[in-house]
Order: sequence, then structure tokens, then C-alpha cells
Amino acid sequence: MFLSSYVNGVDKKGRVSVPAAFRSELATHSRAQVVVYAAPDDKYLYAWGYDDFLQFAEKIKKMPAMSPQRQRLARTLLAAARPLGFDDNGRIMLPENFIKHADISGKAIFAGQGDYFTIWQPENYEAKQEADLEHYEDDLAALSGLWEELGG
Amino acid sequence: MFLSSYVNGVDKKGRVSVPAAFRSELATHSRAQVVVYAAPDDKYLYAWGYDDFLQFAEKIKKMPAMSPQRQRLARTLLAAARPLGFDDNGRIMLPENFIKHADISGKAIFAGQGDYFTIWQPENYEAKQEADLEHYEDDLAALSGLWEELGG
DNA sequence: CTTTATCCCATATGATCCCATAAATTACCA
DNA sequence: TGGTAATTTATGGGATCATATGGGATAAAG
Repeated sequence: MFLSSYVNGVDKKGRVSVPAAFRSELATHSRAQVVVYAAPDDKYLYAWGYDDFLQFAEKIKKMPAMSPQRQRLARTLLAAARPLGFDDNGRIMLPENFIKHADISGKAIFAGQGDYFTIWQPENYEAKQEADLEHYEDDLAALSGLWEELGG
Repeated sequence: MFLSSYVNGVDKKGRVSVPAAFRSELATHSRAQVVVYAAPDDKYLYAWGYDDFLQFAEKIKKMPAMSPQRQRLARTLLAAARPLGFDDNGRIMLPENFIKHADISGKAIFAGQGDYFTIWQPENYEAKQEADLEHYEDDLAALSGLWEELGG
């Protein structure tokens, strides 16, 4: 499970250390890779462990062969995703287009989201957090609703 | 599995490098060729690994011999398809009619779609991506719906 | 005999590997 | 417990390798 968040440096080669805690989580997968793709709706990146992303992909592959919906999902998720391997020091190399998409320069924040994590330009992340606060009460209420439904 | 997308140059001879990541996927097939055909519905090309395309073809071959439906599929897929080999540097040569069909000149984008990939003129692809965004929420919902149905 | 495709080599760019350092964390022991 | 050693983590730079791409020679086809 990906928990808590970490800020790491991005060097001029585009390399960045994935937090050790996340790395050991990723190591449990059949390939020690992280699959990254640009969030279609905002300036950040999604990052999944290999096996979890594969499950995602399998669902898409099970959709009707050439249906428009399947094709759209394949474009936004499969074609946009990149499996990134680690160098000996636990770094990945963020491709140019990802760095651009997320406005990253110098530093990046890795934010655990449970079964995946996201990568942001730190200032953008802080702004997003601030905005989240306004929904906090409502979101919490929704959560407790769910809680009761599930008999928790 | 074909993941992520890459832009490569098409030289005046019509040659273009197939991304190395795709090449190594194609190399797992019984012949190191890629089977390409023009998308019937839009300006791009489909590209399959040899064995997977064969399986596809088998399905068509199992249809009643002279049925109009089989004949149409045979024309759009089998007759239009072309197995392309690689030169020593991992390039294929796109035949003139494919280049025309996809409006390709100078550059081409290879978009992984899981069990196959597609080839586009980059600007056309970007336009398509943009259009995809309008369906993003719905498509994602459909995917998670599938998710629960399948117990994922 | 011209045109077109294939093969072969040469090169630049960019990715990957490897080592070296520094900071932070943990382990160990007086 | 305080302090020191050992380990893990993050980071930087350079060497090496892979990939993409261009041009020309050779072979095949019309």
C-alpha cells in the first residue's frame, strides 16, 4: 500500500529517486517497474505497480474488439502509459512529455493513494490540497455513508 | 503487450523505425514481422504481431465460405493486410498506399493498444486524443462498472 | 535498363550503467 | 544512554551502450 508523500529532486537528465518505501511495495510485483501515465484531466501523473496496471489493461482488452469506447480507453490509458524501470540506485527517468505535462522542474512530490500513487510539481500539489479542504466535510460524510452500507 | 506511444521519423524512402519496445514484443512471435492494414474507419493504420493476426484471420476463415460477410471481412482485413519485415536497424518500409491513407509525412506516432498498436500522423492523433477527453468520465465509469461486474 | 527495395555502414543523440559522495537512518556497543 | 559504526538512501557525473536515422552500395523487379 502506498502511504504518505515524499519530495525528491529531479536532475537535468530527468532522473528522480522513487521513495524507498514505494520501491519496496513495487518490488512485490512480477516486474519491478512502475507504470506511469499523464492524468488526462490535470497536471499530474499516475503511477501503478506493474501487476495492478496489467489488471487494468486486461479489463480494457476484454471490451468488444473495435468498439469506440475500447479504442478511446486504449488511447487514454494504454498508449499514454509508460512502464519505467529503475536504475541501480532506485531512480526512474521521467520522459520529457511527462515532465512537461506535470510542469515538473527540479523537484517532484510522490503522493501515496493506496493502490497507486501520483507525481506532482510540489506547488501544484499544495494548491490541490488547499482546494480539497473545502470538500472535506462532505467527503467525510460520504465516507461514513459508505461505511454503514458495508456494515463497518 | 504494446504500451505507451512513440514518435519516429519517416524518411524519404518511406522507412521508419519501429520503437524498440514494440520490436521486442514482435520478436516473441513465430515470425518477426508486423502485419499492417489501413483502418477502415479513419486515417490510421493497424499493426499486429504475426501470430495474433493469424488468429484473427482464423476466425474469418471459420465463417461460411462464400457468405457476403466473410467476403467483406476478407477484403477489408485479409486482402488489405501486409506483413512487413525489418531491416537490420529495426525499420519497416511503409508502402505508398498506407502512407497516403494515414496522411503521413515526416513523422509517425506509434500508439500501443495492448494486443496491437496503431500508426498515425501525429497531428491527427492529437486531435483524436482531444476528442477522447469528452468521453473520459463516461468511459472511466464504464470501466469501473465492468470492474465490479467482473469482481476486479 | 530504369526503378524500387534491401542491405550495410557511419554517426549523433539519448538512455543506461557504474562509481563516488553525502545525508539520513539504523544498528551496535561501551 | 550517548556516541560511534554500519547501512540505507538520495544525488551527481562520467563512461558505455542502444536506438534512431541518414546515405550509399547492392540486389531484385518491372
